[in-house]
Amino acid sequence: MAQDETVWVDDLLAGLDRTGPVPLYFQVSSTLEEAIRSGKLPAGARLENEIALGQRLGLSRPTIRRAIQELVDKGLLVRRRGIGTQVVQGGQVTRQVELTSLYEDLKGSHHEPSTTVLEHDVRPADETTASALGLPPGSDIVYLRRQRSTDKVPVAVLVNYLPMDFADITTQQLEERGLYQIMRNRGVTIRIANQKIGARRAEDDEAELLDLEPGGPVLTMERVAFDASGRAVEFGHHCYRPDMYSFETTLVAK
Amino acid sequence: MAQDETVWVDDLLAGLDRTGPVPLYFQVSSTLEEAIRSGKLPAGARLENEIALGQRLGLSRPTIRRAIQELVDKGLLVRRRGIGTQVVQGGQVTRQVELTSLYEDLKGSHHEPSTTVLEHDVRPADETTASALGLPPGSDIVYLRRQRSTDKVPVAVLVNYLPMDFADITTQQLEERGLYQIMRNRGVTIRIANQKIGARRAEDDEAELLDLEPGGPVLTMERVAFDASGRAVEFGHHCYRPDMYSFETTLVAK
DNA sequence: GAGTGGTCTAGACCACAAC
DNA sequence: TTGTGGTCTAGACCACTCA
Repeated sequence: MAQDETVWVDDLLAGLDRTGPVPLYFQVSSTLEEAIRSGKLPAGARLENEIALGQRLGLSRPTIRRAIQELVDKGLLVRRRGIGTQVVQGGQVTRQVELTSLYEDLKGSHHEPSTTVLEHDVRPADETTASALGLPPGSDIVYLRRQRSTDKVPVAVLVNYLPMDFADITTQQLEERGLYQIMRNRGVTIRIANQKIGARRAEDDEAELLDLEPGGPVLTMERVAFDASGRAVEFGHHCYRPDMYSFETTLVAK
Repeated sequence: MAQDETVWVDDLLAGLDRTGPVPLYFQVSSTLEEAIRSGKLPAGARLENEIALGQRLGLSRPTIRRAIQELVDKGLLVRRRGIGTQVVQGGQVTRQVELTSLYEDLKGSHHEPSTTVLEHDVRPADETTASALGLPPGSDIVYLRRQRSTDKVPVAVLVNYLPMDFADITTQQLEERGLYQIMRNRGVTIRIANQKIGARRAEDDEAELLDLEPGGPVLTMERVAFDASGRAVEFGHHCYRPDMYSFETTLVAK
């Protein structure tokens, strides 16, 4: 077991790049993460202590600590004072709920997502929407209603409200990419999002769009997203076919 | 605006306690958090830069950085290189989904939670449960089914499976406290949990217990929780009345 | 007592944004 | 050019766990 650790630590040492733009702590943490997910570092394996690890890699202790902390936050490692650092037990290596769109989620899981734009226009915001986006009531906003499918099976009905900066997004763009990717290409990066997940009965048109029995259950998500400057750039409320989609999270106590 | 900052920064300086067990970065971050949530630091307000803040408080830059980072992770502050640190815009100061039980959630929101234990026995684990808890198939486990209400309105039906360490928990204890609190009192602290949130139709007995129409929608959560050593200490699948409960999260891009 | 992680310091250089 | 946060170093002392 100690053997395994030594092996990949040497790999890691060989792979460190001090000239490139990638932070050292990130190089260490991502190599470690790969080793854990691949099983090279099995569940329960103990890491060397932080000082020794640092010396072996030619890094300072704070840098090593930061790398380890990243993985603790992801729920892959557990640290205990006086004991050491261990790989978490069990098969509980789920990926975090990322700040990505459904489109990227589906694409990442080897499915072929497709989008049908149902509605796409400019209209005055109602009170809820204006408040969520931090705009004066009645301001114009971009309204968007899409049906998202994977492998030709409908998964979700997505309703979004966007500030007028995005009025020139075309319907074609929306059918080819995820909303967040379109935004990123325009220099807008989502930084913070508040989500609320719930359930309710499907409306009649939703049931039809999702190929569900009328009044059947749907999973719902409401989200307000903010860019780096803290400006609200998206408000949406979506509903999902519960047999096709669910939300997975890893929580780590602080 | 610069006035406000100066004022509370001085308060903070006065309040720092270097003798006690509370880390300095935590004292700083929690004071800052209080100032933001109370509105003393309004949305959009810019903080002093990290060096100046450190000098004024008599702290090193890494300590200040750590304090600020805590609030960035909570979605209360936004940092931009070359620009500075600002309080996030809008009213989006939701609290994180904490690693707490429903009981504590409800109690924290000024309601009076109550619990009815419906079933409580020891039985062999089925395959799914044994695998989730990392036990050999057929091992004995503690089975638990509870109805949770708030202000006498039913909110959830909770089904839990626990390792045999917890076989001596009494039904009375379960009706008086949350499960996590009982575990904590026995020296077991939840450190990591994997959750999956979804929706489905209510079963007939669930509909009755939750006072719902038969076949109506319920919000579901499945969770496996691990203690500090990485051992699985709880597996559960719960269902919630969607008009009484939902899950709120703040996501922060890394 | 020996070993571990938890905290803290006092510097340094860099990349990026704004003027 | 100036100011900001992002990264990194090389130490230090402490609290906790275990033998």
